[in-house]
Amino acid sequence: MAALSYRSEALLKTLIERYISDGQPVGSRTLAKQAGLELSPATVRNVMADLEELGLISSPHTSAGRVPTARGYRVFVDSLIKVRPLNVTELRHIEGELGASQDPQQLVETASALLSQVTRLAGLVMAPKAEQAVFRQIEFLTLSANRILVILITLDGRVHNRIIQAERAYSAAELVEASNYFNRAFAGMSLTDVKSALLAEMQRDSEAMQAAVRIAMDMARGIFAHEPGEGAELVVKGEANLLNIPELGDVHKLRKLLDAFSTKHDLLLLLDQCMRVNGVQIFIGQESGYLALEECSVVTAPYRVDGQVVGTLGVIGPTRMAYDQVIAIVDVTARLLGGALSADGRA
Amino acid sequence: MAALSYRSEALLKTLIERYISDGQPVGSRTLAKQAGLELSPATVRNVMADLEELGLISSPHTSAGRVPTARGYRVFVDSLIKVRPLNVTELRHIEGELGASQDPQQLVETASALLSQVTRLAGLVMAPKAEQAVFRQIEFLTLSANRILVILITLDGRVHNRIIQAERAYSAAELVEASNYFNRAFAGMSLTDVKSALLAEMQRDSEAMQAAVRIAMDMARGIFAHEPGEGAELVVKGEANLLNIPELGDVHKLRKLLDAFSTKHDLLLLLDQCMRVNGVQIFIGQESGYLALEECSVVTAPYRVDGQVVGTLGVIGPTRMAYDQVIAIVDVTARLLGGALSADGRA
DNA sequence: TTTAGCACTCGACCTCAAAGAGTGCTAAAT
DNA sequence: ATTTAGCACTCTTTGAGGTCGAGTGCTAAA
Repeated sequence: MAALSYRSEALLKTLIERYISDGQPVGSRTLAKQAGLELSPATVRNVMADLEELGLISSPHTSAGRVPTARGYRVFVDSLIKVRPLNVTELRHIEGELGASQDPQQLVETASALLSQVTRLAGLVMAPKAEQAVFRQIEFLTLSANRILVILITLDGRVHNRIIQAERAYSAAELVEASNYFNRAFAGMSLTDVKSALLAEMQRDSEAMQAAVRIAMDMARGIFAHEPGEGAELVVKGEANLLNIPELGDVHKLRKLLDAFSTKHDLLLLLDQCMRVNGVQIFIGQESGYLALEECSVVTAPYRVDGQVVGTLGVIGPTRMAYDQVIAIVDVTARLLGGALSADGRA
Repeated sequence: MAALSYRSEALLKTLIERYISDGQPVGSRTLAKQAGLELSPATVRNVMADLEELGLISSPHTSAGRVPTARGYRVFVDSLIKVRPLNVTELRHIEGELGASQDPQQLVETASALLSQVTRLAGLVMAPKAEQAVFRQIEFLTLSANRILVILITLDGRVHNRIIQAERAYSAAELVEASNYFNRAFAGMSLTDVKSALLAEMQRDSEAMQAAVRIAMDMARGIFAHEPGEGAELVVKGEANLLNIPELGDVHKLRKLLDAFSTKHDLLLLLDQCMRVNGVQIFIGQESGYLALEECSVVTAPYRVDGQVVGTLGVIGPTRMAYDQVIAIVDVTARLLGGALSADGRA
């Protein structure tokens, strides 16, 4: 796209800012006054016509002003926006809340609640992926003849548990032996590595295997029989904030959105993509590729524990949102959550 | 209240049924036809006037028909309604879903999802109260110097974990000893009993206590430092269903309702009350005593594990709901969830 | 006690006109 | 070559006025 003249940019910027702040289509008269350039409405109208031709703004009908299009917002966030750093009170607030707990599960919840609270949008946090967590300890407990409760503890202090249906009944002694084997062989490995180590083990001649190992293999089948993506967990908070936004007044769209929240599948996919990208990322309108998010924007950032990206968080709201603030909030929250999780497990 | 004549009852019943099924105020003409009594609209009008005087129905404005009031619904569900048993397909469906898992946490989620799915309202399940669960085993794990991960497993196969801040650092050996003490002393007791046993223990001369016991006491302080009511966990599903109901078209009310869902506090209180009552219970409109539930009704039923009431479940929806079906669904789901949870932990 | 008849009320819906906002185009001004 | 004033035009919003239909309450007759 050809570079915009300084004037076009300035006008586009003010138009979008104005529209974000009061939600009304912006007319040439208003814009001329607001922009601070000494221009007449007529001149502004010419520029607006150009911007419309470029697909950056559009007009709901003849006698309304102009509103930004998705492409307009794109240009805005890419090159026009000036991110506004959080004020100290807010920062303190977030720090305080995230410092209050040390339970990683709790922290993830808190972070999501914070995001929704501070931005007044819906908060999303994808919990650290289980596969990346480091194996620490495993326990097997017999619930009934063939049903065994497996408790897997990872280094970050998270506890994962599931019930598996065993092929045959195991004695308590057998289970102790099996868990000993696990704990000895895999401590300190990431779960992904544990998985592949187990797989490799199974390839070998099973005749030669010790009983304990064989039982462990049996268990493993049950434990790691996750569907892909199921290892991730999504925490959504503040859905109710989306009720306020008039763009979604259309009940049908809102419904689709809330359904997406309860399914979580699509959102997880989206957040998962963001893990591979560095820093804050923004999806405007259809850019996310999911229909349910049509009128929405998603602002995300990955968060790191000990330098390693382990998850993503963000917010979701109407395309018309205060990007300058939201970007800062998401960014800061990602850092602080990462920090809080890193502090865990150490002194 | 004076007993209603047969005719009044019949007309009230038909009026409410009609209103529930199509949501429009019901006029005398329609009602006369529908009721099956050979009455003229004029007669029906007289009866309606009486019912209005009794506060059972009311008219939105002069030239609309009548709609039931909360009191009207009350009479309806108390003495007029004929509960309609589920059809076989639905029953099979619920049985199937609740039979598929054995994980109690999972079962609670499923039950809530089922309730919302089948009734097309919002489903609520209050998970079995932790205090009533039976102690089975406890494990202590050092996360860092003073931070200890406590994993508490109850007989029903649920895993509760929390991180506590210890007063001083404990060695691994000390922790093993402490957990041994716990497991030996408390296996098979309900958590409430464990709590009071611990309290009693603390009363005694602490000089005489063994080191292990003293440490265990220390732990206990952290573990059982729940606020009352926090032991309970509420699972809400299908909030999105509430978007469809025109009575809540008023965005403001809907907002309050969704906020109540995320706070969960009031709802827990309400469900908690229901544990003490036998069978299905219905709160219509303001009867629940919570403002946020103004235009809503809540239908609940406690569920039992081994004859013991351990939790409550139900649905929440507009006062205008198909009570005859909803009651049956809630009732059945409570039984089946109880059954599924009871089957757990045994052969 | 029930019913037919009737006047009356009130919301839903339509149309019409006026007002207001904002545009695009043209022609003059810089 | 830009910029601007002027103006005709378009389209939404608002409110007034009017009709229609649904449903009521009352009265008087059955």
